[in-house]
Formats: sequence, structure tokens, C-alpha cells
Amino acid sequence: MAGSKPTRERILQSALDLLPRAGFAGLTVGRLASETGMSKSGLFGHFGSQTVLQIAVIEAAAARFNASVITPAQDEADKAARLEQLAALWLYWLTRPGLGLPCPLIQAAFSAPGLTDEAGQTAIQIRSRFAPYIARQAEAAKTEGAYRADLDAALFAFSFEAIGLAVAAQAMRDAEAARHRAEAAFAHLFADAAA
Amino acid sequence: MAGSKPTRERILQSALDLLPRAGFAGLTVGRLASETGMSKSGLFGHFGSQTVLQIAVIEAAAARFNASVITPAQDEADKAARLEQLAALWLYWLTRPGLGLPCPLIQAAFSAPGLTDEAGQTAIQIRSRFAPYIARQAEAAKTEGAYRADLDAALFAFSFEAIGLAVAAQAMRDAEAARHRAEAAFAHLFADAAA
DNA sequence: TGACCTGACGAACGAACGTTCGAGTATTGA
DNA sequence: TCAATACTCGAACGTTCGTTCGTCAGGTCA
Repeated sequence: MAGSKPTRERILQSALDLLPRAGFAGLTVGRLASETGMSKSGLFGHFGSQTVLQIAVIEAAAARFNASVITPAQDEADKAARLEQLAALWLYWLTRPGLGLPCPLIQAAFSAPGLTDEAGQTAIQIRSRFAPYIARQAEAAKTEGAYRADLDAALFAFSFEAIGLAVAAQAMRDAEAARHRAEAAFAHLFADAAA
Repeated sequence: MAGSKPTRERILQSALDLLPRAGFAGLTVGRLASETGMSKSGLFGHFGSQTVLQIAVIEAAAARFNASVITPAQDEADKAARLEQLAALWLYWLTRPGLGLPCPLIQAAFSAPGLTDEAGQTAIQIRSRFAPYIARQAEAAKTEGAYRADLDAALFAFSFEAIGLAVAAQAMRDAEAARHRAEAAFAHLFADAAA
């Protein structure tokens, strides 16, 4: 039933590479097998069901998001600086080259019906952690005195997330313009929040 | 090859009803046929290919969006008031009850790989008309003196669209909170743009 | 009445889907 | 060295996919 760990990791990496080209709907066992050079049954044995595979892919994407965006930004102790770092890292994450589609997590959250019910719920749940995390950083920045005391942290987080989503939506037709406008929007957001 | 026009319209309406539940990936000929009570071949004859069907569904969604959001707002001659109307109508469109998923156009744009290449391009193209339209209204509001002269209309449109996307993303987990925050975000956007 | 045409039908096609199973082939531990 | 274990394979399952085809009822107009 269970497969070797390195092989499993290789499968998930292939899945993440395939995802921008095929989407979750096109992430079938057969196609993923031919992509990795394995047999359908050999690949399938690592997961046991389509739902488990989808959830594993979503969690793998989340792990990479954390490693690329969340964790590096935590080097900044100063919360206002950390938020600016988060914005920059997220922007790069969303528009990094060789990416036909945006963040797999965003894709998963919007194409939820293409996924199993359980996998869709997992995607939504993982994504729903982001805005509260941003709100917490903003709240901390307020107590540190960097942000004005009457700032609505939840609204700040909402706007923060909104900019990223708009980038993801526009990056497919003009990544350059999307990034440019997002930088301006983030700058505006930070300026408005400053004490 | 071609089917009767009323039947075709009935099929498209069924497709739009099914879309929030099944997504584009689940919008198969067989399922749609059983939904409408027709045979697969009878339904298929109206379109001739899966791609044509998907494009027809996307265009039907766009037509309903225009009828529900764009057109009613044009009753407002005053551009600043029209933009506020657009925000309110769009917000309702995105969170109207009985809608598991947001605007089919947003869904189509993000799950594009679940669609035929051609249909995905159609969806992206239709959606890409929105931001420039908003920018044009904002530009007009500037010349009317309602908005400040140094407003970046493209950035305004970007932020406008971003709020809607964030609503669509959050509406799946908490529609009430999403709408509430979006109203605040729109108010903030309009206040910042005012002369 | 008879010749059309339209629109929907049932049956069937090859392909791909998720999934199961039993047989091989390494690698391991005693 | 031998048995056990871990991993992968090919073959096959039943189902559904998009698509094609021939047929047949119902209405139109001569």
C-alpha cells in the first residue's frame, strides 16, 4: 500500500510541475504516471485513492508556500518590515517565471468543484489561514507603534489578500503590468496603515 | 446539427445552475443531459463539440453579468455614482444566495486548464474587459471633477477588481464577513479617490 | 398525399477514468 | 543462504468521457 518516501516526494514534485499546465481537473492518475515514468498502479499504490493524492498535492503546495514566503519573512523581527517582506515574497511567488497558472492554493480554492469534496475543503481551509496571519502581524505592528492605532487589522488583511488575488488573476494575461500595479497598491496600503 | 433556440437556451440555463455545484470540470455532456432530461446525443447536437458548449456557457454567464451589473449601473449618468452602483451590484452578484461558487467567469478564469484551451482563452478575454471598463469610468469621473485629478485610474481599477476577487475567495467560507469587509474596502477606495 | 426538413432519440465507438489484483523484483534482516 | 518485506509492474475491472451514426416522429409546404 505505502510507497517509498523519496518516490512519493518525486511524484508530488511532478504533480506540482504538471499542475499549472493541466489544472486539478487534468491531474489524473494516468497522466501523472506517464509524467513520472511510472505505471498507474505503481503510482497509485503510494496514495490509495484519488482524494488522498489531491490532498497530498495541496499540502505539498502549502509546504512550499510556507518555505518560500512565510518562513523567510519571519527573519524580520519588526512587524511592519515583515509585512513588506511578505508582500514582496508573495508577489514573487505569484509571478515567478515558468508558472502558467498562479499559486496552486488559489487555483484549488477557486476550482474547488473540480476536486473531491474533501480535497476542496482542505484547500479552502489551508488558504483561510493566510488572512488571519496577516491580520495578526498588522495587530502586532500597531502595538509596536509602526501602524496607527485606529487601523482595522482585519480590513488591512482583506486588502492585502485582495491585491495578491488580483495579481493572480491578471498575471495570466499580463504578468508585468500586474506586478507593477500590485507594487503600487501595496505601497498605498502600507502608507495608509503607517502611524 | 443545430437545435431549436428555446431548447438551447434551456440547456445553457441548466448548465449555469449546475456550474456552482459541479464546476467546469463536472460540466460533462452526460451529466448535463440527465440534468435537463435530454439524451446525450440530443443535447450534444446543439453544440457539436465540448469546446463550443463551454464557450456558450461562458458567454451566457457574461450576458447575465452584463444584464445584472453593467447595464443597470448605466442608469447613473454621474460617473462617481455609477462606480458606487457598480460596486454594490457586483457585490450582490458575487454573494447572491444559492450560489456555491462565485461568478462563473472568475471560476473559469482561475480553473482555465480544466477547460479546453480555446474556452479558457475566451473566459480570460471576457474577464479582461472589466478592469479597463472601470478605469474608463474613473477617468470620466476625474474629468467630471468628482475624483481628484492625480488619481491613477488604472490602479483604481486594479484595486476595484481586487476587492471583488477577495470577496469571491472568502465568500465560500464566510459570505457575511466577506461582504461586510468588501463594503468597507469599497468605501475606503471611493473616499481616497474623491476630489 | 407525399417530399421535405428539423430536432431528438438509442446504440455504439474508442479512449481514459479510478481502482483492484496477483505476480514479479529488488532490498533487507536473521 | 533463505525467508520476509517493500516496492513496482502489467493486466484487467466497470464506468464515464466526448463523439458519431442511423433512425424516427412532427411540422411545413407543394
